[in-house]
Amino acid sequence: MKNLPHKTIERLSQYRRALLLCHAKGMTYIYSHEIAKIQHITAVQVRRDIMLIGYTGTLRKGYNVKELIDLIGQIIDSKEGINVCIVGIGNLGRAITNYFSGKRTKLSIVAVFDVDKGKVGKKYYGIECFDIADLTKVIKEKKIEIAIMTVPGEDAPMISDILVKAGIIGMLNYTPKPVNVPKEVYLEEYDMITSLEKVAFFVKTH
Amino acid sequence: MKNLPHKTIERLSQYRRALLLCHAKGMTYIYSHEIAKIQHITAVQVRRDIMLIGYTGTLRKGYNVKELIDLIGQIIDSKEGINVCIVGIGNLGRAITNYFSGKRTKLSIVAVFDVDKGKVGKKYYGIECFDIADLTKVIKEKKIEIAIMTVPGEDAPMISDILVKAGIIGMLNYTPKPVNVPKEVYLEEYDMITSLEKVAFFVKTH
DNA sequence: AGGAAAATGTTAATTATTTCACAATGTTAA
DNA sequence: TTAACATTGTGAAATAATTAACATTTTCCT
Ligand SMILES: NC(=O)c1ccc[n+]([C@@H]2O[C@H](COP(=O)([O-])OP(=O)(O)OC[C@H]3O[C@@H](n4cnc5c(N)ncnc54)[C@H](O)[C@@H]3O)[C@@H](O)[C@H]2O)c1
Ligand SMILES: NC(=O)c1ccc[n+]([C@@H]2O[C@H](COP(=O)([O-])OP(=O)(O)OC[C@H]3O[C@@H](n4cnc5c(N)ncnc54)[C@H](O)[C@@H]3O)[C@@H](O)[C@H]2O)c1
Repeated sequence: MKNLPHKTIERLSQYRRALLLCHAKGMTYIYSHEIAKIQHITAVQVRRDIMLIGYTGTLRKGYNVKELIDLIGQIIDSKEGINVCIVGIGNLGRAITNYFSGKRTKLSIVAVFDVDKGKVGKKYYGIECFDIADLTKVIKEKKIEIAIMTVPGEDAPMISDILVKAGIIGMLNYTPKPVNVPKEVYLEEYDMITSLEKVAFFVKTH
Repeated sequence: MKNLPHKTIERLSQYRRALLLCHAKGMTYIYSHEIAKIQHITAVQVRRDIMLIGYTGTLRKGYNVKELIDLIGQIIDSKEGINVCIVGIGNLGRAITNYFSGKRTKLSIVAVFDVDKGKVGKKYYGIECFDIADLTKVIKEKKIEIAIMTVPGEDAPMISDILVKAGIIGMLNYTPKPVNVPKEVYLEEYDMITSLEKVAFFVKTH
């Protein structure tokens, strides 16, 4: 069970998001091809992923929405919950903080950091903004394990080093500057320009 | 050449971003292992990608930075340039607009749209904000081919349909609501929660 | 001049991921 | 009751992506 494919993990997260919406709408069962339609993938892929996590649907009725949501939670959430921080509360940092606020109970943003004295002490979507100078202290106090970097690119490597020293074990880097972390730290980087250039490329080639 | 792997296209975009920084710093040559280090991948992977686009480096000197930048441009940029719009100029829309402004010459954001009358008519990072009611008209007038959606999730399907009808051929959906487009339209969706949950999962399993 | 070192380019092997194909089985309707 | 149908679950095949292995070439050192 530990060696679920990376792609499967990503899709499980997406399935859950879709399932939560279905659940809110009062659906109790869902077919693999319905999930597939929402995610723009094939029904076989959905069934394979669900098979991999050991869940079994009902023939001709499909999957129980609530049960599947809970099982995905057992697989991808950590039991105790994980504390997350945002570093750099500009446009992007605020978009993310707002997007997360009150969403996942197992992943909570518990602090945001900024260098701007005008922002320090204020609250953003209910989360207190701390001085970047107190990064290490606050990370330790609040037991923060994952950091999301949304500072200007030129500051990213320096901040990344501080985060690693402070004991972060996972990092999501949204700055355009790739950073280096020791191999114990799980790093994910994402760049919208890459996505857009990919769209542009495949648009060209039909 | 047309059938470059999807992953290679993504990496080429990233290589170019890194190479542009190197070029700005005055580097004229770069080794595959140096590019690899920046992107956290292997040198073989870099050489393979470069081989696929038909470029050849110099033994013991590596790749000519400028030439490689230009060649990647020839591969992934469209010759004429592509016009892009942002729909929904909230925190995320502004972050993206700012990030793109003045970056790529071949992909230009030429309009942003919003429903908020207080925003319509204003300029954001030099780009005029139009009324969402004029979406179709402006898309046609400005020959916009790609749209980036950053509206609230519940409006995404409706806006997506309008965009498709208006003639968009590529779409980047950042709302949490998956949308359906005809197969002629190239769609890319991205969700930060998925990325964060992936980080959280792999952090757990070392 | 000759050998060691360091780099590229590429075929082949390996690994990861997706898809095919179909058995099994519950459901519906005649 | 039975046949047609729709759906899940999964082994096997196919496809996609990465990595290993190494021949080749240039540079540098002695
Ligand atoms: N990955 C992507 O797709 C993507 C998209 C948009 C923006 N970005 C990047 O994300 C980052 C943030 O973008 P934005 O639009 O929010 O920019 P912004 O300027 O609005 O916000 C940056 C924030 O970081 C703060 N800051 C600056 N230096 C700091 C430091 N040393 N420590 C802590 N805080 C500091 C600033 O005070 C500001 O609040 C930029 O690097 C931008 O290039 C990435
Ligand atoms: N994919 C991700 O990772 C990610 C991350 C953060 C936010 N989001 C999503 O991105 C979207 C925007 O986030 P945000 O923080 O910028 O929100 P926001 O509320 O700051 O901005 C939304 C903007 O859209 C405008 N708008 C509303 N309805 C509209 C309509 N019908 N037509 C045109 N414009 C309209 C609003 O006036 C506002 O300016 C939300 O759906 C949010 O959930 C996604």
